[in-house]
Amino acid sequence: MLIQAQRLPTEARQAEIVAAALRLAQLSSPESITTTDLAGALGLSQGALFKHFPNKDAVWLAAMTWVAENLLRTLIQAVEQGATPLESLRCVFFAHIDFVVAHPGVPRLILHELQKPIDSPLKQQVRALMTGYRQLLLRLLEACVQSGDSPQELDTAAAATLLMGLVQGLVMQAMLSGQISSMRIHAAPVFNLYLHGINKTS
Amino acid sequence: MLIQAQRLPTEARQAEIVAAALRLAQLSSPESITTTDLAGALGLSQGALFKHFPNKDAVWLAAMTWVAENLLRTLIQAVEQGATPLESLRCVFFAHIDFVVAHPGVPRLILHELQKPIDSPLKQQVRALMTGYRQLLLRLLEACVQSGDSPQELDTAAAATLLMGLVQGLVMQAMLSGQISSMRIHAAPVFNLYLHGINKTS
DNA sequence: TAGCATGGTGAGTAATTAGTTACTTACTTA
DNA sequence: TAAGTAAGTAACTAATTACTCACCATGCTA
Repeated sequence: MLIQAQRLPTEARQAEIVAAALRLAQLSSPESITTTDLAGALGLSQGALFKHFPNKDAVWLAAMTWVAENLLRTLIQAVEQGATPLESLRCVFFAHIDFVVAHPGVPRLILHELQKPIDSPLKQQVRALMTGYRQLLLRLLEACVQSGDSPQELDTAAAATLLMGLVQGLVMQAMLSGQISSMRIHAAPVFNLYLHGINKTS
Repeated sequence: MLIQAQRLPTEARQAEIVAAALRLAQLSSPESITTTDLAGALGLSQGALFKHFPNKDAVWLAAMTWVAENLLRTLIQAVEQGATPLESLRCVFFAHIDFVVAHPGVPRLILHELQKPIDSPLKQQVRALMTGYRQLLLRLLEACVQSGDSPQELDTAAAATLLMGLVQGLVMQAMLSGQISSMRIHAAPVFNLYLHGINKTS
């Protein structure tokens, strides 16, 4: 028998498992990540996982909860860093980019769950996150209109969709080129183009 | 024994299998679509699939080939329908939207394959499609600059990324709302915003 | 230091998977 | 019309999956 893995209290081990899940999600889709993969990434036996989570779904639910909390918190902090609504928008955008670069498995997890037709607790969590994000953007965009940075007739709903798509586009291009870190380089010009689109003075 | 399914020549059956695969991809991810699912959707026995494809991967490769051919052909046709480069751009965009609405499983298939780290033939095909699309957009955008519709200093690479992301954003929003058909409604205002971004005269 | 809850192991399990096989049936054509 | 082939079936197979369980080890506390 091999030496036993280091014993950790459930809470700490749960956090480790979630981190490993997100790390593995970078390379393959949640469905194809097996409990054996997960345990192996932690140097644990497969059975040990079930000491901390009742089933596999619970791992992904916990992972998504972690993402929702951390991403939204990061974005809200970013809002406060900008002096004007337009600056806040820029901060939010780059905070999102940085988050994705730091956790490349996240877009995959979100898209994967969002695409499912059944309304699992996990999908509800994803939807809640996306809706929260969208509302944050809408508030900022309305503030841009009020401050006069954006024209009165700006379609804020369309502008929010465009900004969220912008990140998706960068993710996609990063996947094409193969290196996630390239996102940060390409982000700035694309965002400037976006700004030009919603700005009052071109 | 049940009645035998109607006999079809391999080519016709292959086309049916590909169509079924793309149909099923609308509801779940390629990995989770089993050969039994696929055969069931066609009223065939599971073993019959392997009369027409050597393995499961070959089915998805054929599906992706179908997508690449049809999408690129559609987009090239769309280019020719516009009188000016800017009009062509609009035609290409809406042709893409229509294609996605007609085949909602396609974005999932593309994203799924693009995210894989290993360079399978399937992923190569996806990358070829995306690269082809991107170059088509770059040509159009450069033509917009030349015609004077867009400013000389336009970052065409960023503009291409933004347009491709635009579709992604709409797909994501459609998944949030649950109905793919809603894409067409939201597409126009988002595209107008995009045009505002790349236009010379705001 | 004895007792015990917690977290670990490794060897199970039943279900599901892609792919194979032996055999059957329908269509074509010489 | 006889023969060959293409396309079908049902029943396998080996591998993999999520999950369970009996047992073991570790460290805290009475």
